[in-house]
Amino acid sequence: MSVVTRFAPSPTGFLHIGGARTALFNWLYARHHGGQFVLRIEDTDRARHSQSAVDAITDGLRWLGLDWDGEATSQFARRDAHVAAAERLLASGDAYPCYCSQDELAKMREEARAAGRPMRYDGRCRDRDPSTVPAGVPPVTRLKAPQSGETVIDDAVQGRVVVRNDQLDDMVLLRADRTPTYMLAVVVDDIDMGITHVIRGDDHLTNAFRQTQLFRALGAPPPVFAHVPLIHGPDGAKLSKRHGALGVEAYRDMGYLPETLRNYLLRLGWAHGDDEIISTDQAVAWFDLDGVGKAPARLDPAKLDNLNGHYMRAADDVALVEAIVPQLNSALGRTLGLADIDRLTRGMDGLKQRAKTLSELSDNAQFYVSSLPLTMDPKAQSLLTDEALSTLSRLAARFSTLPEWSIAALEDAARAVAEDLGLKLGKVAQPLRAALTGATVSPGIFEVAAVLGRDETLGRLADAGVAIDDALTGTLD
RNA sequence: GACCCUAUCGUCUAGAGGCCUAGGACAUCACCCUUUCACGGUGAAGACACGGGUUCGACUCCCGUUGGGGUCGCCA
Repeated sequence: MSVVTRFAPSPTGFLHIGGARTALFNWLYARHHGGQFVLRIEDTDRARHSQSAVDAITDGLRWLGLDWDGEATSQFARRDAHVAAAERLLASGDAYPCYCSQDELAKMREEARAAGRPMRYDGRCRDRDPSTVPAGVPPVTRLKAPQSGETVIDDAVQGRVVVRNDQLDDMVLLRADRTPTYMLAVVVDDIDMGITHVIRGDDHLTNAFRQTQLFRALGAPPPVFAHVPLIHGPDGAKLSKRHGALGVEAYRDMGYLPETLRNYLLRLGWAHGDDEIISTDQAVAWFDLDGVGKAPARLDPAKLDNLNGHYMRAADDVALVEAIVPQLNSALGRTLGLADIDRLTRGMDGLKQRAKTLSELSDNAQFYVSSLPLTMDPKAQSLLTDEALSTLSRLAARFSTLPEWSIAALEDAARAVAEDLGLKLGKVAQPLRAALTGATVSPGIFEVAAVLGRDETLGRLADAGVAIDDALTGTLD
């Protein structure tokens, strides 16, 4: 039997990080088995439904690179099938109308709690005497669930989980207004869509028991369930907006790469021996359900950063430049030109070694395309003493006559100046860095100068207050 | 409250009864590399929650305690 998995988010907000992991696991499982991965929007609650939320979810999935098979299904659009299923159960006597009011139900729960019993509907309308049916009250439809025995789930992650049927109550299938509930819709859709494996958050484990009963009542074998533990925040508490319950687009905006998220989310609760860096191809080849851990995992921003650094270093230079251009444009208030792009591209290798996120990369890259005068970091400014400026003046003289403008030649020139003056190389290199970048930290400074080119390098030195011999600068090539 | 799940370094995890002197990764610290910062390299510190069993032998199996989580809607 071919595997069919599904991701079934309710469109209430964005694709949060936990949902993204659930989607990833479903996607990986389907791809691993050469099966189908479908997307179903659980929008039975029309009041909460919004198209922008649906878009946020599909955009998030696309950005993550999780492609689904076929068109996304709207659960709301399938309501007729849900109602028909409920009616079949009504007709066969597997479901019944319930006239209990909300007040009655609340009272029932209160009493059950007080008595130390599970807070569940007691089934009082099951065999209600028709003469006691209140007039004018539209009933809900409830499943006539088994009252004795037990329901068993052989969960692919949690193992065999058993619950006594007297702990479960008769769930509502159709609301008083005849609209289907989530429970009904999910089961009917999973049957009709041929879902073989339901991989979802741990919070649905107890739902799985009642859904199993519904599958049976509907005469369909339940799918394989796999309930994966929820993700917690760094403090061990439930994920909140404060730390990680952000949409994946927030991670994108913070400058994380989709491959980073895929790798990180995969390793959160799943392992393949000692492997840490796992490509998506490897993940598809290796992924399995019994490798999924059973305990909730905490999000670790430091590890995410580290992984992102790895994927940035491995990323293509041109792609990275493209990724940071919009940020740079808005930071600079102008549109970068071809010369800027060229400079960034040549400087990217040194730049990408030093950043954890695209945002950081953009910040660090800015000096390459800044116009003069450079914004000086106070620490950089303090490096440009009179003595340093005169050192740089000697260096500039050598730079202007350098027959070859290469990293090695530039470094040789700096070393020669340092030697002439009896200085350590750092005494030459650091002021040079300050003058060229406006900062005390940057990629290798000779690499920077090489990328900048002779004119720009000398221009920046002059702008920083370095005396340049006019006769020499006049002979620049 | 009832029911269910869960428990290895700070964090993510490896570990399927002897391979464990409990391994890796991130983070931390030290040293090396070095013009800065990173990267990289070497090394250090750091965990089987607790208590009972089972067994010749438990991180691994069972029970309990404690801690963490989840669910108990005419929400999804």
